[in-house]
Amino acid sequence: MQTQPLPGFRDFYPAEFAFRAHLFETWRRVCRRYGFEEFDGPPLEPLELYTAKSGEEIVGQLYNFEDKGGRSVSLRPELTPTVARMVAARAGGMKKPIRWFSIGQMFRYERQQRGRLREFFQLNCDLMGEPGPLGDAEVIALAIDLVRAFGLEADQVRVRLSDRRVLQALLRGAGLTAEQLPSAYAVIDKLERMKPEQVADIREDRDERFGPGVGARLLEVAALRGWPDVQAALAKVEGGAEAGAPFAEVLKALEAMGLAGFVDVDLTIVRGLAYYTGTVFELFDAGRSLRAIAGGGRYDELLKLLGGVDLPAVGFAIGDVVLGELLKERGLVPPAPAAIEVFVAGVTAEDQPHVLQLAHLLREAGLRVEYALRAENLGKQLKLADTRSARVAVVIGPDDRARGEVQLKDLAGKTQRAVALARVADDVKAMVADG
RNA sequence: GUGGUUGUAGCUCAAUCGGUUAGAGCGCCGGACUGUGGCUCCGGAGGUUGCGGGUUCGAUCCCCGUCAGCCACCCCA
Repeated sequence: MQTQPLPGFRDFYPAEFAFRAHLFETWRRVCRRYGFEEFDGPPLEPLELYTAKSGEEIVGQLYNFEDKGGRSVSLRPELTPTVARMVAARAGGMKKPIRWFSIGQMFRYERQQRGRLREFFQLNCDLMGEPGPLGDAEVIALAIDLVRAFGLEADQVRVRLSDRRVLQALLRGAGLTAEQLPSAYAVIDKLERMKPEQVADIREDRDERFGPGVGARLLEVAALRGWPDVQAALAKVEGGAEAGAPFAEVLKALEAMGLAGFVDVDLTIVRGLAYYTGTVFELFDAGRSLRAIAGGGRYDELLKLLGGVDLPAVGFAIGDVVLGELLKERGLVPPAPAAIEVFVAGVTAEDQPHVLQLAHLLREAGLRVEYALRAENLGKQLKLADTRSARVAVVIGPDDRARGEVQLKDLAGKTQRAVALARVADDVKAMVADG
């Protein structure tokens, strides 16, 4: 029997679980500040829910199998199809815009690497039913505040922001046909990882996918950085101003929220080739040594494709793996909370029933309590209390009992005082609340 | 799926040119310590050196395979 989990899967021992809980609790808190409601769907879905959106090739990356009823099913690799399915089923009855978030475990059958496992948790946020740019800005702001809540600021994390409508207008202006656009997106997406020779091939017309001079102009578009340069380029192409209008509104809104300092306008953010129709963004650590922390954008056609309901939508996902690595790297992991607040210790074996009674009384009062499960000398019991990071120790011995009292120890302050038995719960609560 | 690289105790690491019983720190368990914790001291448990094969008188060390981790590619919803 091996003690290791399957490749790409993780065990969460208490320390790791505490960190995971910290991520989830922070995510929930911030999402609720934006009025987003939590939901969840099944971890197992019909296989076709994914092949319909991504094609048969996706099956190679899925944990799919046939269930005992002969159905082709898959563990979920992402949440968007489930969202689309659920929203489509009840879209008519829901007030728009719909603000939903979910935290769930996803599964992808891929070779694991740093920041990429076969099992991971993802926060998925979607705003549905709003086509305007303030919806985009709302979602981008949420993504930024989600990482800010962990202590990451603009010097440590960057949003790279693009817009498919802007990119398309500029590429058409550069002489690309509608048919060449997918190839162009693929090139732009890969540009950073390409070898210099490959880039030269495109610049010097050795790439047969593009016409004479087109490759070089494509690279010029990809090299644009910052809104002023993008805006200037848009002014020179037909329909450019109209194509750039929503993007300008998004930037203006983020500026008004005071979050513009996080944003880099960068048209090389393409995000796959899939279903994005407008704004596209990714969050990265400022040093760019890790994979993307989060990614998303506007996908106005997807809900119609998957669920048959015509709703514009904008959303993103953020995973626990890359964000977790960044937080560890930056020393932003909070200490795990203590398991108990109070330790009850008895001096002699005769005190044991009183320890049990007192411990239960304190538990009834809502306190987190532990005591020694067998008779041990007091020093040893206090050592355990200390290891457990208890705030308070309650010591009860024959002399105390004779007086109807117990000793209350402040374990951090090294102070101790006698307290009447009847007052123990209240006094301990007060000490714990002082924190 | 392809290529490269690394695997020694729960964790971090050591072990001479291939040499005889694989060590240390931390952690864990017990004791010093039967009315007071963090310190200290003493003792103990814990290893198929990832696994399998080969070379050798002898392998943690060299070779092959395999599994796992890491890195790059593919992919990245």
